[in-house]
Amino acid sequence: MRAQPGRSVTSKVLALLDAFSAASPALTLSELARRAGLPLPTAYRRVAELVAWGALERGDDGRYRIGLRLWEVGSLAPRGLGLRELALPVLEDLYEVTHENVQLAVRQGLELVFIERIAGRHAVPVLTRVGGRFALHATGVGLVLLAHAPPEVQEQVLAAPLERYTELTVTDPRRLRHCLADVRRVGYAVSDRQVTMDALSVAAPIRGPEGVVAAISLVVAHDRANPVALAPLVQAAGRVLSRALGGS
Amino acid sequence: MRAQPGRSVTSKVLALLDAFSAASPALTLSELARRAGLPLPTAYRRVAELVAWGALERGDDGRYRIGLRLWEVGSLAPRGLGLRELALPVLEDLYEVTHENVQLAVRQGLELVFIERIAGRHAVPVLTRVGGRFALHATGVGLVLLAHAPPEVQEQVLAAPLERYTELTVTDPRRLRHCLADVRRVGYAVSDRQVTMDALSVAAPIRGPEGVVAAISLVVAHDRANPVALAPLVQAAGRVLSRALGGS
DNA sequence: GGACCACCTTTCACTGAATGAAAGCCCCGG
DNA sequence: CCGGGGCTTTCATTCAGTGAAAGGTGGTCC
Repeated sequence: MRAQPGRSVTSKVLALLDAFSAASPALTLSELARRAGLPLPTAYRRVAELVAWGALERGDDGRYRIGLRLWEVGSLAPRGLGLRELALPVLEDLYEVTHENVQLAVRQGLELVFIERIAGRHAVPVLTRVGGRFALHATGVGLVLLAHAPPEVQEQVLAAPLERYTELTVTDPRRLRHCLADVRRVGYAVSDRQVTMDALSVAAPIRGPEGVVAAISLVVAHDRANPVALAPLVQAAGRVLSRALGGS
Repeated sequence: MRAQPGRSVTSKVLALLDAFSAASPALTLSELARRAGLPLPTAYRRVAELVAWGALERGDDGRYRIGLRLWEVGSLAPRGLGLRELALPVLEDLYEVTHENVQLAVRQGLELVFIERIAGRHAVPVLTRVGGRFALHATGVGLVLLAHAPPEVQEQVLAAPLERYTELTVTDPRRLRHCLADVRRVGYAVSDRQVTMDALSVAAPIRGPEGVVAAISLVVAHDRANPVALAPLVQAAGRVLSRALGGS
């Protein structure tokens, strides 16, 4: 056959972009084709067009990478660099005061995406990456975003198995439900060694006109931390940003 | 007719993404179709697929915006957030020392793209935007990037009319050629009121294994500035980053 | 040197995914 | 109630896209 019941061209293009990840930012054509589930000649043609436009770039090593043009377009995402640009001064203030890691994240489906991070040089190292994803049920920002997510999102997260990262990760849906209620009640979230045994994070919501749109957090070494003392700082930063976004 | 000699589907998808810009980050379907030069039903179908994947998002107002997913993918561009993450601590150091605007840019074709900016709160306001483009012949970073660009790029820029931004913008190709030679000789570039009459910028190259890959600059009020005093600071930052990238 | 291998690029005959005109919705304002 | 602007679906048609296969290209090993 010559043109089997295949997928749409658009889905193939998007599958090619999907093939890239933080772990593998540079791929050969064959790897790309395999990851996207496309025959080699098909991948070849689509990739050639993407390179011509600038969505992909071909390095001197012959491997393909995400192109600057795609970064440019992506930077127009209101919830990406847009939010980032607005929040950066506030994050910097918070960093100046605490000299700890500051993080900004939004919810995307059943996960969170880190929009910005200021990595304190003397602070506890964090594993996350700007542009990276993470589960909603363990981190401080995740708990805030989940606690204020639409009910159907909460139910979906609670229904699925909750991955365990440390012995303190809350994996029981009933306990998590109580935690989320606490987060809503006190107005901030504390994740104490629920992601790694080194670190603790304190997070507060950022509200837009339609509700919570993002969360901000401090990540500190768990033995140096006093969550109750940090919470007001994080909450204050959250409120400044909420006001800037027209939230409550 | 039903399927005229049209363009490739891929080019249509990319045209839709291209329709967005910093000036118009939210578009209705009709606007999108018009900007991309597509019939409405065609735009409708492609956009629906892009939304399903997350490349676009549809707001409560019915307008389409660039989606977070595209931002995520774009953040994998080695010359985008990749370079940014590496450079940020150095830019912050430079900001700490000077409390002036710090900018990081790379060349993309015959223009430059701003990768990062630390906007000093008490510094002269700059018009540029992270993710934004600008001509190569006027700014400090532009002069550095142009001076170290391949000869064919330089010739193309010099052959085209050079836009004038202020009365001090160099628009004569012969003079610009001399400026570029100076930049290469002294190892930094000064753009004195060539973009706006308020500001002056001092820029230095960042070298990777294959030559200059980016440029870093300070933008200061022209009446407060002493370019010769600032140059060593900017150059030092450039050298730190060059070393980190395996450049000279 | 030449046989092999891995990867990339082009060709070719074929066909179903994509097409745009047209008609149907839906909501708002007069 | 009608008109208009924007969005969505239908439908007959066809060309852009297809994948198998063959043709480079460059490197490694014997």
